[in-house]
Amino acid sequence: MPELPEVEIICRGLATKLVGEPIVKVVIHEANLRWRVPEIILTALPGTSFQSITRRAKYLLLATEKGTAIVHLGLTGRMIVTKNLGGKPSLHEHVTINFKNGLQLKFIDSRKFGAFLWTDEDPAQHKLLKNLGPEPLSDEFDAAYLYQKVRRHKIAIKQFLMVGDNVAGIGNIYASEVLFLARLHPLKSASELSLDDCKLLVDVSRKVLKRALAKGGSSIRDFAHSDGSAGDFQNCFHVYGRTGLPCLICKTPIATMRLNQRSTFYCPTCQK
DNA sequence: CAAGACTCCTGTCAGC
DNA sequence: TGCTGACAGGAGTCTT
Repeated sequence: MPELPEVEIICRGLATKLVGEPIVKVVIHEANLRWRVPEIILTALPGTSFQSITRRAKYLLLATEKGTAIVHLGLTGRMIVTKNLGGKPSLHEHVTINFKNGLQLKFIDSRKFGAFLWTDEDPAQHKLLKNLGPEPLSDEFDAAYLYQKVRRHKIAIKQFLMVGDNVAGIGNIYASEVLFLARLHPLKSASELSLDDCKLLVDVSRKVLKRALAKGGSSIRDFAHSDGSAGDFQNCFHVYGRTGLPCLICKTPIATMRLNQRSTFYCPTCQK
């Protein structure tokens, strides 16, 4: 399931292939997603092109001079660029954007947790985006920021990391990974973190996300690059999905628990 | 206001 | 072999 590194990789792939390419036709095959796909894209997009394709948290922003498509991949969403060979749309293909050069962009989402929205205003002011916390790879996300933020929250640090208002783009997988590397127990109350803990969390978050980016993201279940290929970071997990396997540091079997309906992986010895 | 529960959905897999 | 049910999970929204 795509988290920040995966969305960033898709974003870069799309930007390389599609920015500046004239759009000729848009088809909505199945408007039912988390919210209905707005019909305005049928008329707003043709005749324009994407001026930029960027990312904010796990949202993709495809900007034209008329407005911006805001796309969230949810759990199973894919953005695939292929040659237009005609024929029937793929299974669970929701939106197809056809370009003058013969390429197509397909938004495919089997579980329909994703979203394909439109705004003709500043996307940063969109209600889904305006309250998001800093990007974890930006300078804004530092120990001082994190420390003043955690002090106000008593929830478990893992849950805290997964709330986009606190820090953008960290999901279930990377939350477990980051906490393992920071040696912090997932149930530890956010408000109990010291400034040093925060500094460490910032450092390891950056490190994990950068390594995942370098490895092409994590392909488990549904993630694929914009050309359909897979990432490699799933082979580098320290704890995620490793229940019962020995901790890479101390050999204690990795434990699992449910936290806020999410599977959570940790080393009972290393993480305090 | 904070925090927890609930909700959307379908593919996959374990168990019988 | 085929059915059933549990599980996967981002994040908005509703409830406490």
